[in-house]
Amino acid sequence: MNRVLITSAIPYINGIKHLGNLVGSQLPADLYARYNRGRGREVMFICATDEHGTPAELAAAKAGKPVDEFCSEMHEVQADIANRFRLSFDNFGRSSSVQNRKLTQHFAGKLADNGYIEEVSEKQVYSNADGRFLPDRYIEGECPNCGYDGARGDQCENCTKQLDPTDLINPRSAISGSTDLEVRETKHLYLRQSKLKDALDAWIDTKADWPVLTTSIAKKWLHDGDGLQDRGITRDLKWGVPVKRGDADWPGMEGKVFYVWFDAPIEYIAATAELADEKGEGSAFWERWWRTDKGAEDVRYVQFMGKDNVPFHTLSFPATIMGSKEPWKLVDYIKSFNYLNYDGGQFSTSKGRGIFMDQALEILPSDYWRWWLLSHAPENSDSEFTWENFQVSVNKDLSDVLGNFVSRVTKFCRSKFSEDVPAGGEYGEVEAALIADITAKVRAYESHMEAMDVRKSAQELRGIWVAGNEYLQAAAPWTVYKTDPDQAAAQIRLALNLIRLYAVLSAPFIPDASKVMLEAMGTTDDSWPDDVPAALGLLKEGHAFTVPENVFAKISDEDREGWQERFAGIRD
RNA sequence: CGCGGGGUAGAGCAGCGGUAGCUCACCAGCCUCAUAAGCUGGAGGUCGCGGGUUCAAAUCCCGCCCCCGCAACCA
Repeated sequence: MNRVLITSAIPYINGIKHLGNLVGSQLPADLYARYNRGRGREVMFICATDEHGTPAELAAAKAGKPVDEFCSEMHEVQADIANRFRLSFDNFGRSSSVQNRKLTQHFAGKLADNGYIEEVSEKQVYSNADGRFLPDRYIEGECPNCGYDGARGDQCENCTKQLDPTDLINPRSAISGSTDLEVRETKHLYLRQSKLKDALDAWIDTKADWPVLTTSIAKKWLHDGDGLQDRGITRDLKWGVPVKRGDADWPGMEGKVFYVWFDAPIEYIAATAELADEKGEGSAFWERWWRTDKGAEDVRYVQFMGKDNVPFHTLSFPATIMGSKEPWKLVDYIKSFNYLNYDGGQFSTSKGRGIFMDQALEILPSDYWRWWLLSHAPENSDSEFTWENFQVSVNKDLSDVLGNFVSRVTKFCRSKFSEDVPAGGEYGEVEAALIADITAKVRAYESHMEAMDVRKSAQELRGIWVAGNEYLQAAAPWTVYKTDPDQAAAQIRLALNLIRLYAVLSAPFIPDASKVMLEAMGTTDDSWPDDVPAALGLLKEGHAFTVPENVFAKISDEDREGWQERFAGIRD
């Protein structure tokens, strides 16, 4: 496994994402990408903005901009924030790209050729005032069940009864409020997933190592009720990939576009192709990641996503690939996450509740957020963000355990010796014990990272930091120095090497701090410690270093209280 | 009987057949190099409730209660 393809669920374009979105896909994907690069593997890490669909059109209209312009701007905003969170995408693409348009049309054509597309006539609500068909959720009216007036066409929020838009009493457009609605006949393409049910089922059965969350959601959709249902993959919209059968027009489908959920996962492939084009490379550049007949058979493909995305990645997208009967790369492992809650409730994009990525970076550097979010990733159940927990965890782990270690070692050396790695003395039993301990812990850390056990990895890494403090306590160079300065020099030499080791191991979690630590140690050698004893002898006597200013400043009670108040309400 | 996830020390979590663990908070001690940081030890749990299987159950089975999410064209 020397080549790893990593994709993060692609964030929707209509706004800045909150920390719950971040921790469920992009951030753990970045952790894994950085780790694999650190191990010397070839990595392709792909993300993009998901730009099509009704919500994008409405958000653009609200902003008073043409939808393509709106998406371009929002893409730049999201790309900038991702960059500032140090999300190390090889490409952050756009689902509205030419490459995606072509691939999406190509897949649809192949699916049709192979008998996996069906044309279905159906009735949908059309709003004359809005000049468009309305998705169920954009129709409001009085609930026939409980009388609640704000019921939506898909479900009544008040009594939770599932509805059909035609059930509503006095229906109106949620967009304009117009009651000038009519039911119109319209023709759409359906992906015949039901024909692939057995193949999908058998495929999922081979994935015994996947998280329960992933397989249980997939199984539920496969077996619940009438089993896997066919799915409409076209819409009566303007903004999207025009429906075509490969390069050819699709009679009867004029003016329609593919449904976002059809083209969004294909963007994973397209974004890699976008990168090839940007680099002026040919198709071989991206096909070796995506075509098993063109070099991708030895690629390990891992996807990261929140639980709400699982059905599309375990069923719809694989159905698209299988149905094409072409040798596209299927996912090897799906890492899914539960939800992160905010202070007793859900983060909510639509309600503006919680902390959004841009706001987070306004108040603290990305490493603080990365550490907390990853070390509390909602892997086994939903988890919760509270300001108290955030303050305590970050202060303890980053400032006290790691930052202070760097500080005490470098400052001691500067005051007793100099800002060079001191010469003299030899490693003894205590040092041998430490090296053995660190070696075991590094191996454990690696195996947790390989397994994508995010919280366990964070715990193990913290344990490695703690081991340094334990060593200092046991060795007590400040005491040894009084009687045997050479021995103290050897101890500090080891401790300085620990700082470099910590920088390398910690980089996937806290890349900026790692960089600061490496720079302070005056080295650019960030090679992975396959040989821990050797790695701990890398900085030799006389090697110059500097004392970094507080690697992690603490979060004060005043800060925390201020933020708590600032983020208690709803974003404007 | 809709489906799934979860209910383990004050808080947040791990363990998932063999004498109940981790982090934080709390108490005591040690160190004094360091970001009032570090290290060691301690107190604290009838592992949601009730049955059952077993030499042995937090861990397997049955029933019940509670919390969260999902319930397919909203991404």
